[in-house]
Amino acid sequence: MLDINLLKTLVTFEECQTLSKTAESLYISQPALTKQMRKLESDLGVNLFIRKKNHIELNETGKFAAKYAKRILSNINEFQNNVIKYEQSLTGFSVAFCSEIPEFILSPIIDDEFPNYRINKVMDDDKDFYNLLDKSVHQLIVTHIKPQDNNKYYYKKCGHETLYLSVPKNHILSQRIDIGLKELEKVSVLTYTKMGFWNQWDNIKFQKIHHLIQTDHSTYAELIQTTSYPCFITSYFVRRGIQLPRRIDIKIKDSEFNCTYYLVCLKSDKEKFEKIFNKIDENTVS
Amino acid sequence: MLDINLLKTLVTFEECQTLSKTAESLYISQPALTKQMRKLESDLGVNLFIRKKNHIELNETGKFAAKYAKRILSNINEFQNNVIKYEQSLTGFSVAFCSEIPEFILSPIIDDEFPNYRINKVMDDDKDFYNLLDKSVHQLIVTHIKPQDNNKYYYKKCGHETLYLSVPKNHILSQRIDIGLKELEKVSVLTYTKMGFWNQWDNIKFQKIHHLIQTDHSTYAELIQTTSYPCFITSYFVRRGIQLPRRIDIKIKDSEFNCTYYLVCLKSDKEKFEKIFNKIDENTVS
DNA sequence: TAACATTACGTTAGCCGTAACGATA
DNA sequence: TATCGTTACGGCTAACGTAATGTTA
Repeated sequence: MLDINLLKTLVTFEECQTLSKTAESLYISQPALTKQMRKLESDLGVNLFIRKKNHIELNETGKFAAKYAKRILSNINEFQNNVIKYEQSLTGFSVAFCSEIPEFILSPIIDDEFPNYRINKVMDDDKDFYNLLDKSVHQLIVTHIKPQDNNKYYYKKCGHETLYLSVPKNHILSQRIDIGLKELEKVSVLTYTKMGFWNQWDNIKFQKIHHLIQTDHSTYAELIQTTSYPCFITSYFVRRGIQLPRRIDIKIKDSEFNCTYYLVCLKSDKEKFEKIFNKIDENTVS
Repeated sequence: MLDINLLKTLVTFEECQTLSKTAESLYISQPALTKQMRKLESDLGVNLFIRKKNHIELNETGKFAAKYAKRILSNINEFQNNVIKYEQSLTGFSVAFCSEIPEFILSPIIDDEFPNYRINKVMDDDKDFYNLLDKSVHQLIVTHIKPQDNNKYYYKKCGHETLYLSVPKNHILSQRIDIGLKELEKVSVLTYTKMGFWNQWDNIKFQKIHHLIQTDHSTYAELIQTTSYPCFITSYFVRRGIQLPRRIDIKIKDSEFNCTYYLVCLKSDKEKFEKIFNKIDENTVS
């Protein structure tokens, strides 16, 4: 059976052009290389080189074989990686959430169904979630972006959520029932960074707000208590009557902040995750 | 670098189910196998087997790897075959002709353009020519069937030819200028076997002729001289005024026997054969 | 006890490196 | 004469086979 090392050597030779440079690059001696290349030729039953007394170069067949060998090597590399990936997929998987509440609600459901699995959880903006799903970085995503390709993905609605603005009772906006984001232009708002997709930095209306950015959660919480700056809160808390002390919640009218959540996996993983899909419905996260 | 032999062993084990049968199949000892499989696992960094005291079987990852390995092995096999094919394609190629006259006329043109090549020439019915072109059995074909897929093939008209029936001057049909094949039902005709596609055995009108089949050319030629059976001849001879002695040529009207020839190669070989295509036109064979 | 996998150990084939040689620019 | 490829040869690693051991149906 053909020795893959010889293919590797052939590919390296194509890059290095001379045996001595190839030998240096592969950390072996020139005589070893001479013999490797002769062996490859005899194994394949084909001449690959044009040999002169102190010069050697690939002939047409050699060039063809070198390019082809490169593909073969990358196939073998893929094989190794995919076997490892497959093995890991049997004992664990990765889930990405687009915001806090879906993570808070769905996380224990997933844990319950896969008690012996290593489950990696990530909370992030969901712009790239489908890409990351395709690349097997995550096997399960919770996103507010509806899947486009029904042949590729399996999904189910798993809830909805609306953004509210929380203002002190004596704030100028406190009489309002709802508000458009446009009206918040230049208004100072305490904005916590770890809000997943809610932080829509590419939304111009959102950009025009004067964000007082908070990266530390305890600082953020304290500022909400001690200042009268508005902050964001979602329907999850409103629906449960959980209000920040001395504050009123005003619904944000813009549709971008009134979203439906989808639990999505690749169709090929449908059976694997079916028990999770069976446990949820469109009101699970709400 | 991963040893391909170990993949071969893995695939064989999947087929044989036990190490002892695998060992027998591969002509090596069981202990060697045990070690090979352990090495494969350590090379990949993954467990592939469920081991009990006197039993071993593939786990999920092992099954996945075995199927994947099969593909890798066939890739490597293809690699070897294709390198050899490529090498051969550099020093020679194979041409198939659908009948005698195209071979007679085009053959020297091809020889002239590729003086240092091994050129294999075949004359045959052209039913399968496109298939044989796809499979690289031939690199160039001359056929009367126009190529369908213009993205795949490169071609040029290279001539046309019509079939005639040659009858003695005193024959009952000798006053006719042309004739339909239907009228030859049950007529006895001397038919030489090596006429390429002209022998249309799947054509019912052709089948109904009473063929006096001739496999040997000199016998065929003698019978034409000494008997008054009609025989077939083509426009090539008629056009040149070459007549069989004491015979008259009658044109066959059916369109199946009035054909255009095409010289065809794969589009990927276009450059290689371009000089031949430049030497011919639609009247070269006629 | 027959069939199977594994462990232990001595043997050997094959590949590598060092050294020496030959050709070229 | 410096660089490059090839040949010759001795040493070592890695994989094999034989023999022995342990387990199960």
